[in-house]
Amino acid sequence: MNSLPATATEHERLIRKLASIAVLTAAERDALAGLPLRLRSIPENTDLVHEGETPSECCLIVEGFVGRYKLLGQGQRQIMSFHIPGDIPDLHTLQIRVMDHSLGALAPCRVAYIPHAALTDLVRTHPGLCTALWRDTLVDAAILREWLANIGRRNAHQRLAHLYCEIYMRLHAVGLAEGRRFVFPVTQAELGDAQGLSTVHINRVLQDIRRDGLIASDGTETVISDWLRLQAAGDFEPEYLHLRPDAGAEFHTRSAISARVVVGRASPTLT
Amino acid sequence: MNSLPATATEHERLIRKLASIAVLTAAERDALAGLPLRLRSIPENTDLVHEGETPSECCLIVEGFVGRYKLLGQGQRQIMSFHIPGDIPDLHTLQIRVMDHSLGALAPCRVAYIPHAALTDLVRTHPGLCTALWRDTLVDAAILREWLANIGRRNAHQRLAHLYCEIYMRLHAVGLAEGRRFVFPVTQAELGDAQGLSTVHINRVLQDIRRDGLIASDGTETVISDWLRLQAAGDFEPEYLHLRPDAGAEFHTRSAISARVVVGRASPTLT
DNA sequence: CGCAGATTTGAATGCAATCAACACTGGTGG
DNA sequence: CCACCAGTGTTGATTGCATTCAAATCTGCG
Repeated sequence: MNSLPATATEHERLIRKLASIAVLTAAERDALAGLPLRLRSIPENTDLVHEGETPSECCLIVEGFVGRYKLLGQGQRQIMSFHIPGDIPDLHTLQIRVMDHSLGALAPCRVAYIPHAALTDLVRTHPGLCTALWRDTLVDAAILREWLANIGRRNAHQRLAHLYCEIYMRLHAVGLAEGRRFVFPVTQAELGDAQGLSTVHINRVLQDIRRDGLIASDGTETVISDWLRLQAAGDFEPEYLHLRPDAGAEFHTRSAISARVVVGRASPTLT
Repeated sequence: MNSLPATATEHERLIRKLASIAVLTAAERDALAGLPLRLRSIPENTDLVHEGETPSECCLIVEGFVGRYKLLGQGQRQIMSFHIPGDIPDLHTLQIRVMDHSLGALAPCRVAYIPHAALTDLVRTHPGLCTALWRDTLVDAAILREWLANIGRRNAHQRLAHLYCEIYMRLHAVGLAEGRRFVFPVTQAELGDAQGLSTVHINRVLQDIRRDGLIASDGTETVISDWLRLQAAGDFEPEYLHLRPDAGAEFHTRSAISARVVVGRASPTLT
């Protein structure tokens, strides 16, 4: 149940994601599984949607990595969130038609487009899914708040450590991180635009963090070498992700939650 | 219609706010006007709700000023948003039970508590209000994104100019700013915690902005002396507030001309 | 008046940006 | 097959915006 490797279907990705933050009934899962999807492959560094548009579909990320960003007056870029498979980063267009930011593929992506009409039907016929989708946009906002605190009040080392904790936990919650390993295909320039730091400084701080033995990187994959120290370094407390206990309980270090049975065993070969 | 002075009732405040971002039918206004409210006065510097709680009511701000904040590990505070009369800053507790941040009164407030049960009834019987409330939380998130860009990529002068533009437009949209005057009862220390800057630096930058003739302050009220130059100084474009045209159309000056058609991506080095 | 909170000013320090090269990688085309 | 190129990562030197520390007003208020 915990491992849902790259073979998952598009609908499974979405269901898995929503199940990580809300309780879904069997009927609701079925309804989600019946959503009409239009699949597309998106090359790296191209926009899924951009600022000013009024899309009539939402993008479900099936594979890859997406960044939400704004371009500011002086040509600077601020990346405001990272999005992973299972996310619908423009779900808000159901209620706010015009995009006030852009969504770009940070890595080659497979995206499933869902017509707005299908989603509005869904929430009308399934109030529980209305709740779940609303909740999804609220978790998105909660993550945004944590990023704001991160950028506003933490130094570069803390920011990066915190970001790696978050990305790991989110990937883990949808079955995309096994054994504290995961792929995080984001360049240092993009990390800088996400953290409000320069590329050069990202590079130096990342070296520090690697040298301290908190994370390591073997080519395409990132490994968290010392989860507890990384959490401490990033002042990271995962409550803001609002994950359901069975998706994240093992990480709630502060609030004492009973140990859970680990289903997915440590597989020597990953992915 | 545009002026709704301090005499407005609690329900009118809420209706006025929602009408500034969504279309409300007569029936929906009536339903809102029938909401049960429990009124309370909150002294300055006390919390309405705080992190970790699971409230069973939402707070409608009727009068005063509220800040949403988190306390970080090293005793620092990050204020993540300001809230004004008409706002329901903890509306998200309808869907996410546990607060991941606190709400504090930055000025003496009058607050109307609305039971969750009344709100869930409301959205069940009035789908249009479900849409409006969902949309309200999404506008909240859009403002958060702009704050993130503000703190991440703008310098202190731009940040403060931008903030003053936003506060003015939001107050104006609910009838609380006449003639570019408004009360903004926030200390420089609080501004610093909101902008990720030190109190001392806020003080110096505010002096600059006043000296440049962008804003002025006569005791309790703030006046925007030069709206166009303040907008320019803050790189401010109001689309992200998602105000309905009759609430904010007069301000869409710059962006109406320079349509934001951004093709391609920001190259981090475009010298 | 006396006090606490808020604002203001000065001086020294520091974190991160900027500027400028250089190394490394994978992909492209001659 | 190799030269070339663009994107990415790395390093050094310098600059600057903002912080920190400290203390002096200013303000409202009991």
